[in-house]
Formats: sequence, structure tokens, C-alpha cells
Amino acid sequence: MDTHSNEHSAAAATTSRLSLSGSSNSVVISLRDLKSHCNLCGMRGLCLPVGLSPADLQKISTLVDILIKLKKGETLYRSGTPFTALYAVRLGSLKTTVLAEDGREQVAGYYMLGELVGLDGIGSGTHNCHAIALEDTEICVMPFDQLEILARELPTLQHNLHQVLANEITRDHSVMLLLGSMRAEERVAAFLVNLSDRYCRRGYSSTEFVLRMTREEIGSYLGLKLETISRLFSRFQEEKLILVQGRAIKIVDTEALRHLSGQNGNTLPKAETA
Amino acid sequence: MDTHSNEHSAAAATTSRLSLSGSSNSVVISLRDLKSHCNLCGMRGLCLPVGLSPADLQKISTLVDILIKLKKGETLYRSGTPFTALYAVRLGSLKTTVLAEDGREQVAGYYMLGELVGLDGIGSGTHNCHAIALEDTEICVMPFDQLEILARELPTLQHNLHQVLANEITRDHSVMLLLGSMRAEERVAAFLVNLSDRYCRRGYSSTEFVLRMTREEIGSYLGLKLETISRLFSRFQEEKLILVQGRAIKIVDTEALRHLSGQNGNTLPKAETA
DNA sequence: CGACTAGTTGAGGCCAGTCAATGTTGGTGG
DNA sequence: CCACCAACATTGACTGGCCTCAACTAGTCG
Repeated sequence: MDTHSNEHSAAAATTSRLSLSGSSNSVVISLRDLKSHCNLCGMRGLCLPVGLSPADLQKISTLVDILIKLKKGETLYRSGTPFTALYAVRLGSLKTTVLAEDGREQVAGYYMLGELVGLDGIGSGTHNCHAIALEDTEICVMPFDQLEILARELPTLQHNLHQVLANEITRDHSVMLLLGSMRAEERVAAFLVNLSDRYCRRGYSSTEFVLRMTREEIGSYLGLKLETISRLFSRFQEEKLILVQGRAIKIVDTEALRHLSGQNGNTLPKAETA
Repeated sequence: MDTHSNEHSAAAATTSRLSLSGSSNSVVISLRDLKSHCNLCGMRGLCLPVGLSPADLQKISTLVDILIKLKKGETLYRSGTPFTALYAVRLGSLKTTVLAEDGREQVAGYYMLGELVGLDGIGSGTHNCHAIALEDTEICVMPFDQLEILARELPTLQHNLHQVLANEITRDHSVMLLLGSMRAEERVAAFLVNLSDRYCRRGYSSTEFVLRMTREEIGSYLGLKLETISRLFSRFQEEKLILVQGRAIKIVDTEALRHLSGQNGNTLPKAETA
């Protein structure tokens, strides 16, 4: 709300380093004025995996001292801008989109509360996707150079960082599997099951949630057209798998969805499927 | 050649830690007996990006003391086996395949000389794909726990490791773009251009090379069927873009291929293609 | 109210998959 | 040397799933 941040010199300095686009009217707040450091944060243990001692957390807090507030549709960073930091979603959600050289754009990821965004920039020092808020969103900024320094002191943090990076690779592999070898209905089912699981892990309902993406964004993520998403939502509803009301989703038959998606839940082992 | 390695206690110990499947008859050699440490290796600067001083390289050499020789078709690791090390391809090539829970398998990556395999295991401590040699292949083993220790001492190595991980993410994103939004001919063109570039960077011909994968493996990687690959190779040949002779490929019209693949090379910008 | 965006639904077309027959290659053994 | 076999590859005919185009509805904002 308080857009007069020029008195927050630390925040202002970091803002320029972060290369937020001038057109963006995102709000940057120095956490030094707030009491919300990592050890108080509800997301603790989500954005960085478990195993950190209170003392370690205290040290990590020192490098998370900027909070960015984005309104729906605002961009956290754009493809081509310099990479300086990792971003932890503290509230809300974002999408990332990759761009082909011919201008085609595709949603590459969908990040919610407690997840880290911006890993893609480490390789080249430049972001190669856009990160855009899907709703009003708060982001903790972790300057990467400081993170690397701290990781040398704290083996647990170092290993956590490696895990976060590798988990992103694993996640991408399952998306590749989805895009490369699943039919449309399987993709949509897998998408819903994935969302359900992630909401569940965060303490929300695994059967009722509100989509933050349009049909077009979902389609882009799944390599399908928006009409196909719409049709499949309707068909799943006819088949009593889900209830759809615009973006509100209620999962009725979790098992059937899970089965469709190829992840046969915790049901029979089926040893013969090589 | 010398398969009596039971006197190489270090090699034998590491072998068990690596959990090589018993059925595999891959050969494990201790590099202590060889003179081929990193600072002598021709791949230097490929498997780990640039910027390492000779002194740093010397230290890294100390952790690369095992060489694995795989014959065509042998597996380096399988999905589900414990993750212990990263593997640098010293000679030859490998594919990695991810498995859906319903048994479907898909080629996730194709690694050649100087590239690192095994990153996927860092997240969970367990590999979640298979790595299989496409031809006779030599692999340098870098135990990951030792690598992490060394990375804490050498900031350059630490940053290189982060870059390697992040580059894998970037690579996966471009595969996702390919699978999600390109038509078959564009995918195949992109595949050929990508191979061409990578061979070129390694000092081989960018226009003539021999595929190490079957049509089926290429198709699996590109989310297509083997017949489609075959048909497109034939069509590209008719259209004078390439010459195909089994697995031998000669690229005739690089520009046209590059254009098809969406990476419009270093030609005209074409601003109007939104 | 009109303009706009998001979503639904239908009709028809096309790209890639499926099925099947045939050709090619490389290795093995008589 | 050739015969034989298995794995890999090519090509054709047909099918079907998803895309394209288009019309229509619902909700929102000025």
C-alpha cells in the first residue's frame, strides 16, 4: 500500500539489482521493518526442505530481507533480465512461461505457496522465462550470491539447495512424460491430481479448490487447446469424476482420476505391468 | 582390458556403493593406476564449465578416481537404485528414460561426451530414471558427497555445479516447449539442429554424423512414433534438407532446418511473427 | 447498456497414430 | 561363401483424437 519506498534504501538498492521492469508497479518492502523472518514464517520447511536447525534458520533469515508484493498479472521477472535471486512464494501463486524464438509461448510451471521460482536463471545468469503472478502474491527474495556464500558455511543448506534444483529437474521430467506420452484426458486428470496433492500437502482441501489459471493457461501447460480443456472438464463432470463451476473444482472420484492419470494411487501393486 | 580388479580395493568398494546391478558386466577401473586425471582429460571445460584454475582442477581430480566402461546396451544406473554420484561421459553416449507408473517408458535425455548424467537422483537420493549406454561408453564417477564437500571449499566449483543443475532445467524447458507446442516436422528438425550444434561444439562435423539411437528411441524422445520419424526423415530427404542412409545423417540445408525448428539461426529477425 | 473477457459446445478437417506388408542391415553358423 | 535370422527401417492405407473455426452464453466493468 505504501508505495513511497524511497526511504527504504536497502529495498530500493535491491530493487534495481533485481531489475524489476519499470512498468511494473509491484511493491517492495524491507523485511527489516517487519517481524516476519524465516523462523516465524508459516512456510518454514516448505520453501527449503527440512533439517535446518534453529540457528541455521536464523542465518538464512539474514539474507531474506526483501518482500515483493505483486498484484494479479504483474511480472516478477521477464525472460532476458539478469538473474540475481531466488524467489520463494510466501502467498499466492505464479506461472512461468517459456518462449520459443518464433514467439510461441508456453506455460512451463505453476508455483504455489512455499515453492521456489527463478532457478532457471542460474545457468546463464539471465532468466529465460517470464514469471507472472496469477493472483495477488507475496514473494521472499533470496539474493543468490549471498545464498551461495551461506551454503558454503551450512552443509544442510547446501544440500537443500541441491535438492531443490534436482526436484525441479524431476518435476520437469514428469511433465515431459505427460506431454510426450499421455492422451488429453490423462493429462487433464494428472493435472488435477497434481493440484490436489499439492493443496493437500499445504493443509488445504484435496478435493475442493479454485483454479488460478484460465483454461487457456492450463491448456498451454498441458500441450492442449483451451477448448479441449473445457470439453474434458465437462466430460469428467458427466462421468461423475469432478464437479466444475467455472474455476471452482470439486473432485468427486479421486481414485478414478488417479487411475486415469496413470498414478494408480495406493491401490493394488499390479506386478505384471513392466 | 584388465578385468581382475579385486586387487583394486578402492574400485571394488566404490562399485558396491554405486549399486551397479549384478547382471551388468560393466568394467570398473581405478584411475589411480592411470594417468588420466581431469587436468589431462580432453573433456576438461566441458563436463564442468569454465573458470577453474589448475589448482582447483587438481583438487577435483582427487575425487574422480573411478572410470566405468559400459558396452552398448548396458545400464549405468536404474530407476530406484540409490544415488551416490554424478557421472561424466568421457567417451560414447547414453540415453536416460523415465518411467510412468503404468509402465510406459520415455526417453528423457540423450547425453554425449562431456555431459553430466545422474543429476535427477539428488532430490530424493534415489535415481528416478534409467541410464543406458547407446554404444561403448566410458564414464568418470564423481561421488556426490565428496563433490559437495569440495564445493564448499571452491566457490567456482560450487557455482559450476549450480550452473550444471540449472542448465539441465533450461534444457528440460526447451524439451517441454518442443513436446507441448511443436508439430512433428518441427520437432524432428529441432532434434537434428540440436545434435548438429552439440557435435559442432565438440569439434566434430556439424553436418555429418551418425545417430546412436534407433528411430523408436528418437520418436520416444520427441513424443512421436517411429513411423513418423522414418516418414519425416524420408520427406526431409525428398525436400533436399538432409541425406539419410540408415543412421548416417548428412545435413544439406542447415538454414532451412533451423528455420523449421523455430530457431531462426542468425538470419533476419522477422518481427511480424507474433 | 454495450464492450470485453472467459468459457461452452458443435461441425468438420487434418496430423499423427495404428496396423500391416515389405525391405534392409548386420551378425552367426553351416 | 551364402543362408538364415532378428532387429531395424520404410512405406502404404486407414483411423481417430485433437485442432480449427465458429456461434453462443455468462459474468464483469465502465
